[in-house]
Amino acid sequence: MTHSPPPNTASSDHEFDLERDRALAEVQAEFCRMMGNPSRLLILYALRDQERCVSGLAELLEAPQPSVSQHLAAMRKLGIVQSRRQGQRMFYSLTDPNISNACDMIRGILQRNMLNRSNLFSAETDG
Amino acid sequence: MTHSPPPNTASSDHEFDLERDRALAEVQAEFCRMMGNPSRLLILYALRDQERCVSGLAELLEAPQPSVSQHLAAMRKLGIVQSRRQGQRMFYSLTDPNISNACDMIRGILQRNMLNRSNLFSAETDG
DNA sequence: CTTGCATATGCGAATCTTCGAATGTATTAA
DNA sequence: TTAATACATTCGAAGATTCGCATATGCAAG
Repeated sequence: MTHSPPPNTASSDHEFDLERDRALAEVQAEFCRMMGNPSRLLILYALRDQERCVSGLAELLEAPQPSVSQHLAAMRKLGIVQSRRQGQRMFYSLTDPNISNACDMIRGILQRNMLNRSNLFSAETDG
Repeated sequence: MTHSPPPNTASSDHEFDLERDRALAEVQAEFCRMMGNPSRLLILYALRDQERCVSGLAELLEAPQPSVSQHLAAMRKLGIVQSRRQGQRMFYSLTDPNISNACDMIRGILQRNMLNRSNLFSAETDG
């Protein structure tokens, strides 16, 4: 506990370090962009606790099948979902339940904040 | 466990309900799009445990001031950050620490998954 | 008033995203 | 083989985003 801290390049774990953070920010931005689409979020919600086939998702989201398929392909490319073929059907599921949890967490925050204000958060320091 | 399930409109809290989920997905997508930019994520990281002024952020991110200011304005508009003037300087801070936590959570997941694979997650069901 | 510093805003071009329509591919059944 | 079903892919146009640059505004000190 009393061992000396890293000498000069302070990168404890919670300090800002441009070099280190840039790469990760890039990846996270890519993930966020992927989730920055309502349809893809709905897919995420829909797959939260069960796998579903493409046509099932299309029906659930009331969206055209090619559209759903496109979104799934994009999410699959990033490894957010995985697929499994059963006969003619492709069943998709989430790769990592933690993702779902993290997104639920954000969702919860936004939901709570939405009740209070017209905007996302408590916005605006002042007028 | 044997009480009857909700009659027709099943909206427990973890079930998919298009009507209910669409609005929230819209808001969450907007938030994700906002965070779908590396510079803005870096700003988020930088503000995690301290407020900073615009020029301070610009220097930290090695980015031009107008760019940082633009990003901050956008984030402010969504209520992700708030500002406080002190003399000539504008100090920005996070509105809601929960946001930071949630983003850290995602960041952690991605970081862990990045170590294992070339892509974000364990991707690809099969070849 | 002016000067200087800190921040904000407007604009435009390059780039990326989205979404529908059409088409292609894989699987099953006959 | 053909036909039907389920899914994937391609393409293009409309729209959104990004980023630099120039400039405007706001504040402090003369």
